[in-house]
Amino acid sequence: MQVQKDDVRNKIIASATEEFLNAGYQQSSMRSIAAKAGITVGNVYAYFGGKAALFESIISPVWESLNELISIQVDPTEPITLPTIRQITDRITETFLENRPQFLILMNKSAGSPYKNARGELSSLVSRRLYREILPQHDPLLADAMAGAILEGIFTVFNHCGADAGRLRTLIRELLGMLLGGIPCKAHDPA
Amino acid sequence: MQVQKDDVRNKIIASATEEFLNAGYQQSSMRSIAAKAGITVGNVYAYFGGKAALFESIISPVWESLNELISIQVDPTEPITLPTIRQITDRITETFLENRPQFLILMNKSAGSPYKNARGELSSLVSRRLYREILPQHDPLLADAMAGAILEGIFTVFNHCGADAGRLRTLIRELLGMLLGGIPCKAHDPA
Amino acid sequence: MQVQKDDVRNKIIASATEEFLNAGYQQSSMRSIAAKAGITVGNVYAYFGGKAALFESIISPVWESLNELISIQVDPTEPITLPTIRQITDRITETFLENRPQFLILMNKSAGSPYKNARGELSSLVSRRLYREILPQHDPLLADAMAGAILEGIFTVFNHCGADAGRLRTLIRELLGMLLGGIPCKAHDPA
Amino acid sequence: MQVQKDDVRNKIIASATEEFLNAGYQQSSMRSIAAKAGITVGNVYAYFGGKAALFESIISPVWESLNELISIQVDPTEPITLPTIRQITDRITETFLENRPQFLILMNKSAGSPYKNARGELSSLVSRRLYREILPQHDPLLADAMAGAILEGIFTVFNHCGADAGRLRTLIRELLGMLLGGIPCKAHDPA
DNA sequence: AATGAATGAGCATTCATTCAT
DNA sequence: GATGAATGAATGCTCATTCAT
Repeated sequence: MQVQKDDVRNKIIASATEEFLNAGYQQSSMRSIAAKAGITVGNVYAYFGGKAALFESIISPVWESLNELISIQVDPTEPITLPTIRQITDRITETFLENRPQFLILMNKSAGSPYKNARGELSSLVSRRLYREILPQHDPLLADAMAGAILEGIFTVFNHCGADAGRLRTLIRELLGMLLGGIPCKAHDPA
Repeated sequence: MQVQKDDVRNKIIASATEEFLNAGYQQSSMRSIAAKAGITVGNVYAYFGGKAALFESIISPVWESLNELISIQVDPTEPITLPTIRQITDRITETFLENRPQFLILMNKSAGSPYKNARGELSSLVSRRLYREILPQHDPLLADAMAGAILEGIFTVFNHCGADAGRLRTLIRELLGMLLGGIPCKAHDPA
Repeated sequence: MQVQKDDVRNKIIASATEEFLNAGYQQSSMRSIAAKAGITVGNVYAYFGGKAALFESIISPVWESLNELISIQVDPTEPITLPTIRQITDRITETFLENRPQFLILMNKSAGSPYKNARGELSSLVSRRLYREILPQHDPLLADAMAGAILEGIFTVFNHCGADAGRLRTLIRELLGMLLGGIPCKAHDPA
Repeated sequence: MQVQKDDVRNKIIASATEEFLNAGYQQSSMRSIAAKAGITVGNVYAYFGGKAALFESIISPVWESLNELISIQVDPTEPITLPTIRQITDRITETFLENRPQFLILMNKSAGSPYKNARGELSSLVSRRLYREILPQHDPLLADAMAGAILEGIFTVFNHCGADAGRLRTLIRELLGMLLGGIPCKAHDPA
């Protein structure tokens, strides 16, 4: 006993992150997280209050970071000099680069968890921005669809791009150029 | 007998479809599927081998239909007169219109089932096509990202657009115009 | 399988009643109830929704019966021709004779269950009656103490008196004669 | 060292007494006892062998005191000049006044502990005394019932009467006057 | 063909207790 | 003497699946 406390904590976090990323929140079991970490179930509960709390410990930094983005309220009377889509996606990209697996779990594997709506909220944000800045004359559902498309495109790069942050940023830039290039709108600067 | 049997079979299928669409594969329970169908659990197993087989029975027609799309191997020496992206998305749209709930289940609610990779495979198909026809000079991962974006955009429309097929087709057309509009490629016809 | 459903149900009820009576609600385990009944845990849940529901199934008849007693509201302006203490204890006695183990569980072994206050409520009823009819000039706490004493005395007889209902009724009568005999009150008829 | 040790010991005792009184033996947890005492779980085990031993440390003084009462064997040939019921209840009252929480724990919160039968044994003592002195011509079970009633009445006063020892003694006296007043026996002095 | 009782392995969680430090 | 990390068995409960009828 009496292994370094941080060591065990880190082993649990690592094991749980792996499990959540592979299987998703719902399908991950505390038993197998504990086993993979090389400790007993009870001990996981000594470090984290439970499955939800363990998930939150892993996910909350990313969530906080994204929440700042989501909670920025746009003043509807202001001109559209506020963060553009590209600024939002840049911020998302940086958040991902700082917490890769956590970000992917939050966006793709949080079904059944208290964070299950995270992706939807982020998508709503992008959709509202798109609608105000780019597509006001269109069906709002089109903005939703564009927002979903943009996020999915980005997340696909996130999922499959390796450790090379430069390549990743380039890909995201190219991707957005394509995705937003077809939007007939003066507000968009393809440069 | 045969008539009776089909009746029961259809009731199970209807009940399970509803359940899978609402709760997803993993969270659906055989008990409540049977209850909703008005028959007993054991009898569901008499008609379908189990949860996975029941899911397959519901999903396979859509899956087969999409598989035709997927299994078409593009001869690399042929000119690019093969189905273009727009043809693929049209086909996807028609498949959806013919089998709405099944399609949505397959694409959005199959986590944990044997079909969990269906969406990924469809995305791969679109990606390969995009790569050959439109983006050969780019990073293949960019094609993956574009494919993911296109599918997510389409599925968002599928998910939220009501019964009006005309509006749906219009939205999909507009969406693709935007998504593909930024692609610097002679193959794309933005009209 | 396919034993008589009622047979199994009865075996569970018998096993649970024995367990609750021996160990109390809190200390009884669904596992051991199932084992004692000769079936598996899961099957107990097929018959009863859970531990609390199983307990309720056993206890509710007695509880309903006592509740009628408890819920009778005394009109404060009426003369005290309403059920006297002796009428209440008679009713309690009859309820016990109809459901012996259930009654004892409800009164002595319900700690931790949804019925944990049953004895207290019954005691309150007796106390209020005592206060109105017999002891209005005394400290209300004295009425509480008398009520507790009377009930405990009765329950002691219930606990240790065998199957002879005649002896039991005689004992209760004698007991009440003693317990209420010292009360200096015209309302009491020791005959 | 010794001073320090007693300090810690006392803190544990105080914390555990509070916990046992609030939650009962079974529902009290070593973790929260240790936490409330401001020390670690392991250290509780250094001072007390375990939950049962800790409970015993708290309860044994009261228990010893009551045991003296219980262990006095009545010589059947002696005349009944031995402690009368009233003497016993006086002794019980004094024991309670000297160790209020411990007494209440022993009598009302010891379910599941090694002392779970304490109340029953005390009740037996009172019953035997009652039988010899007052009720020899009756059913012994009647003496048991009277003993239970007397104790419950007293304990109800103990539980709900505040810090005023005078009021408490008065209430107990009045209560016993009532409870024993109906006993047709020369040994009883209703004054 | 149909029933639904029964199984048994699984789940998240709790907690008295131990023991290396 | 003191720590608190670690254990492991227990708890209530769920559910896909089986099979005697």
